Amino acid sequence: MGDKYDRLKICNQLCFPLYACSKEIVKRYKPYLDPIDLTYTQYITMMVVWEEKEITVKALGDKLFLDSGTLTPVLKKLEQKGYVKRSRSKDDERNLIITLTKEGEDLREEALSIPGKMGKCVNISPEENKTLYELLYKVLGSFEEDED
Amino acid sequence: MGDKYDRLKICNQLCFPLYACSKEIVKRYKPYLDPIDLTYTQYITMMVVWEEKEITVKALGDKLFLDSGTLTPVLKKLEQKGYVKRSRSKDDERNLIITLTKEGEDLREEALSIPGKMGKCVNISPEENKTLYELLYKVLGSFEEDED
DNA sequence: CAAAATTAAATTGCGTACAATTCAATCATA
DNA sequence: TATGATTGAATTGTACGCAATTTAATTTTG
Repeated sequence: MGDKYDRLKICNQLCFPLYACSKEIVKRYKPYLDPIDLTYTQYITMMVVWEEKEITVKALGDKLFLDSGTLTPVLKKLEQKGYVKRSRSKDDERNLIITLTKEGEDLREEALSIPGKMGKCVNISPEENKTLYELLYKVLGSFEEDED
Repeated sequence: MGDKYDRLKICNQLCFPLYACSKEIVKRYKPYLDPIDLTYTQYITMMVVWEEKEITVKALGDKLFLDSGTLTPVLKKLEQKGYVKRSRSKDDERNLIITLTKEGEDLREEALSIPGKMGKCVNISPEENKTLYELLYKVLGSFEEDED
């Protein structure tokens, strides 16, 4: 009953629900991120800075799967808002070190309620959540393997 | 061993691997889409047009989870390349009808090999693929429910 | 040690995404 | 049936996201 074009149907793609789901979830962060004046990209960047306190743009990019073309303007914006400091490494002037400021530290408290609120917004069971999480990391992992 | 900030860790988010995975897969389409001069957004748009032959921008947006702000320039580009025609509906002048052209039809043949090539690039088993697919649509479905 | 290669950020240019607004067409209803 | 509400696209403005290039610092090697 299927013709040769079936595999080109949108409903037969894995990438499409991934793409759509990602966008829809990011969109749903907005109401929770607006009050603390962060975009989604700025939020995940702050998440890493909150954990590391100090990190290079390179390391940040590796963790977030983002390059300097994306990160440079994001980090300049975060510096402008006072949440991070940008300074060259003394060891190697090529490296830009991102440091968490006091204001950035304070913002962490305000962000603390966001994961819980978002969790409620994704209507799947804890087991399904875990399965989804693991499969996504499996795919991501398989990508990192075949990078020369 | 965990502190109150654990839930703000990037590794404890479901959204992050979703966001990263989506971007990485889209990036991996590029080598296959470049030869037929389509971007990923143009490709998924063409997928729907190939299936429907004729569809309004509204319906296209509902299927792709994209609004007119994104679709208008994409469709103008596809028209410019000769793959679709844009014309107002006679029934209701508010509706813009997207129609597949002969060139667009021909492009379908060239795109036929892409899903197979991409499939090989995602290193998970068919069962895992199915599970992932279903979970993603479950999340997407739960989003559509709570839209007023 | 000097030239060549590599590396990390920044820059440039293009194409999304999406919120918010505008505009024109159609619909609902008083 | 006039008019207020709704609808579908387009427009505007902001923020990514990434390929490709540039620049400066460091490392490799001849």
